[in-house]
Amino acid sequence: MALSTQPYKGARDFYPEDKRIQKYMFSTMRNVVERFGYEEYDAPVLEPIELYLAKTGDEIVHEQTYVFEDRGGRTVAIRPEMTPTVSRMVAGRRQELAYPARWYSIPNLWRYERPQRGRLREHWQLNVDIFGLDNLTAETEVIQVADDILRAFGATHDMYVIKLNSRKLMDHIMNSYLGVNQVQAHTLAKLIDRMHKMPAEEFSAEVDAVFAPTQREAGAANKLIGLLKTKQLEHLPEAIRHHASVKDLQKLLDTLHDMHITNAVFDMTVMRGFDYYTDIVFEVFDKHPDNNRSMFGGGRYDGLVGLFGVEPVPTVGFGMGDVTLQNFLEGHDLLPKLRAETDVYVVLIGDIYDKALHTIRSLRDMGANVAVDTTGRKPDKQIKTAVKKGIHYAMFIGEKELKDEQFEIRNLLTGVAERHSLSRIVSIVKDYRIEEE
RNA sequence: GCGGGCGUAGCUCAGUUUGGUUAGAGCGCUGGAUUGUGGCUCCGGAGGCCGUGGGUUCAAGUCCCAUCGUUCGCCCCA
Repeated sequence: MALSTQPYKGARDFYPEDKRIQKYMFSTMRNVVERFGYEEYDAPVLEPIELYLAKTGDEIVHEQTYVFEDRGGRTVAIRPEMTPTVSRMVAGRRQELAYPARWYSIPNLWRYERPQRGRLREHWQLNVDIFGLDNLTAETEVIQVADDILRAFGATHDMYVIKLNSRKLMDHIMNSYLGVNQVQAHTLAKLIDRMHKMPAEEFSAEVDAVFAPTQREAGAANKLIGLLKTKQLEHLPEAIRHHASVKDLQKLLDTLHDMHITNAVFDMTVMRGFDYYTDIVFEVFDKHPDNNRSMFGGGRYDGLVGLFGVEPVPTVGFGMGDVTLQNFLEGHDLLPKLRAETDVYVVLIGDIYDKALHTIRSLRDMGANVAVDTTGRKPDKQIKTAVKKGIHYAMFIGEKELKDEQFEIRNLLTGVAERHSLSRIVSIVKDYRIEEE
């Protein structure tokens, strides 16, 4: 039986044209986060399973993580997310770090699940975290970073919306306003998360079923459903409006709007799956009709570092996956035509490879990226190869060119050909490279 | 883990309903059209265990079962 040429289920091969897109996305991300002063870190793909058991706890560990036993009998997981790892790293050097610590990484992550649109088993995720700030400046900055990244790709504010909510607010509503117990609160949270996926009647029926008879008589379900329709913080009931979390949300929204991030809104249905969030959470939604869903999100998780037995470190961060991002960029037609890394394709005319070697060496010494066609084929075939590779310039070397040291360089997009000296050719080629950047 | 759609040339697909000679098309690839210059045109060529395994039949790309892959949705999550 022949070996399959397909990549492993839910994982992707990156052929050069695919890798070029990924490189473009990653470098755009890096440019933005580094502009905000974030430093890149990395860590092993493998972690002991305990790292995940300690926090996430539920399905993501037991059913959606790649786990195996190593030769020493240790149970090892392939990381499904970066947050536990980065928390571990911060905890490990908690005393010596310079706070606030602004860190980022673009790790490769694995989850064992059924692949579907926007969700594969393997993906890459930009992780941006700021450690050591227990005030709203952290949230403000991190959301600005997220917004700047999308805008660096050419996105405009009509293409996405940034939804904000607060875990503290939701806790307050559950405990004080609705008076439900922890189990009920958890069930309701999961329900609210799915609210937009079901008909209104079904939602209210399921909500109603969560409450005890006495709560039901008091109209708890209607109370909650009415609350969830609230779009403005000032329209919240008197009993909630003065809670500290509401003031925080309002302050954050005001600041973001002041920074021209006008597509940030309050949305009480944003819950986010992970239990480790402790305060403000946010989620960015694609507004494209074919792809109307959450792209990525994050929030404050002040408790994770403390799990390692050290003093807690307040943290705000988000993760942005490459698959959903690429869907977004493609959906809004934001992916540019990417140039090849090779600047010049040298077309050899006649059997002159040996004589041309020094000329080609000079091109490279002057900083041009040069590929040479050594197939000995006719020029027309060599040119076709250059075009197919997406190389912008073809340079011709034959007896005549070597003799008078003037080489023909052809722009393969426009078809325009000129004759120049080597150094002039290198500067033309480099100018084009800068233009593209 | 659950349910639906789809697997035929490198790609997009026709052919499957009603089993029947050597399985087709377009694009792409490749060679050529007076031996130094792409995209147009013309001529030629390569390339398919019809996803895989089993079953029914005189006969299977076509019918049945299984399996793998892929895709959409659910759970979960983002």
